[in-house]
Amino acid sequence: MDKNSPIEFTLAERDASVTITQWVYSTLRNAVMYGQILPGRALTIRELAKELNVSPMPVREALRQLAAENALEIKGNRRVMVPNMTAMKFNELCQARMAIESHAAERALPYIDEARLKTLQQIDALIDDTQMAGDHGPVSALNQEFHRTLYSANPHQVTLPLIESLWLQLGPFMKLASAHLEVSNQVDRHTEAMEAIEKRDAIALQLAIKSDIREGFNFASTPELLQRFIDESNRHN
Amino acid sequence: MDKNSPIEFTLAERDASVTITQWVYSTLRNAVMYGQILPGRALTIRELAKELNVSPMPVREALRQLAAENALEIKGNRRVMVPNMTAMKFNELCQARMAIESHAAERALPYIDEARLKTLQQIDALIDDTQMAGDHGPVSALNQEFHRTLYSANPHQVTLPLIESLWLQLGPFMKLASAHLEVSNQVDRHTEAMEAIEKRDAIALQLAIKSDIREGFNFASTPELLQRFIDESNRHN
DNA sequence: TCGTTATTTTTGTGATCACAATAAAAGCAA
DNA sequence: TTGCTTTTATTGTGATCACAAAAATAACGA
Repeated sequence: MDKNSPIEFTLAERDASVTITQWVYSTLRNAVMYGQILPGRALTIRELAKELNVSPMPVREALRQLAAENALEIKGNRRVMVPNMTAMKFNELCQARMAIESHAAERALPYIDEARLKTLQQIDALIDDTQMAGDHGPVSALNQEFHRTLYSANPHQVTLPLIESLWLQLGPFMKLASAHLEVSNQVDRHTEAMEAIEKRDAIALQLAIKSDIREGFNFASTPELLQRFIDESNRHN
Repeated sequence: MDKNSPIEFTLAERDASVTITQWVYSTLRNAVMYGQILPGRALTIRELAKELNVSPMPVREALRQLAAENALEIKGNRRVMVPNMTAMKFNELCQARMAIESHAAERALPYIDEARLKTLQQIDALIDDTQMAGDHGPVSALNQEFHRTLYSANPHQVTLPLIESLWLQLGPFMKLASAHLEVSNQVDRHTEAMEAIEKRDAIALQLAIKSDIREGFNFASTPELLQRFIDESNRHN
């Protein structure tokens, strides 16, 4: 509940064509997504405004938008915080990801052409390289880009915003997941997915996506391990 | 793009315990959900503020929140409007509903106790009565309540906000759907769902939910019929 | 020392204003 | 009338301020 722990933002350059509110939004979004703001941390408008060198107004709007996406939680006392994780909620989020993303993949399959498949291969290669180099930071972002590229092949896509909301809620844990990817992903599910795409095999594609998601989180394979990570993230209450 | 068509809101009493922003939000949300604002209609902050007798500030926040839920669309020129529907998008929304809601139902099943089942039965009975009376207005809201009651049995539920986002996007069409319910729903899928719950049969429950959703929209069973309804809704551009 | 009350500070909310960008209207030439 | 330019009006954005509610702190009594 206190706010002793300082927040470190990766402050991007603010493009002139982008409104301040949008800039604040994406800054805060990244902070949540990559675990720079710890669950339970109380956020105040004025504090963030001061930290980001803007007036309180854009911060207000950005916070409300993130709350609407379930990235932040507005408590009864109108305080805003990053929601705490529980083992059960974590499980629900993973199950929801598997259900929705496999559906999104299936609906995208008919629209994936040569060019997009090539893009997917490039992203996957980049992930492998980055992982080899032991650089775990960008892996989680690249992994998201792989999935996003896949689903957005469908030009009438409606589930991507919902999926991104789930990613956002799992945010802090994605970071942990990517650090453990090299151990868990003996089988490259991305390759499996791309093979399924080439064969136009919807079932195989869904299976590959589900496996990829499940194995991405099997650093929490036992309830004990999971609880350890949750405690680690929720420490700041 | 013009704004000649007036907007009629059902103005609820504003409880003192609720902030103005929240009141504006739910007013606008209802207007979108029940098709009181037609797709393509341009919305301006000041116009709505005047209409609702509040300052522009709460309207700004409510609009941004609704946009984050994909109920409204912020165009490049920063204008806000209700998104237009297309046949393909409509189809994607229905498919998404079936995938996500059947998943939510499955995850809720273990948590449904006697009391909740009774509540479901009561809502279903109310739907039947209302339909008999030929009163199509509240049917769509009651139908939503049935689904919401079902999914929210799961105390760790994370998909309900996503589902509500889909409902919101289908909003104007739900109204049409409820008007055609009596014709299409020869088989009461709600009863099927409740029987599946009693038997703890997850597969049967998912099937019932999927059928319920599909049949709820089979007023658009042929592409021609669907296009007619879409044109009817998008007329105001 | 600890629990309770009173005071001070901080916070979210909502209103108002200034400004630049956009859209609408008017003016004008063909 | 039609197409283009200029002018005017409207709009979203962002800053600042007032206020009531809530939280943090101080004061006080056991």
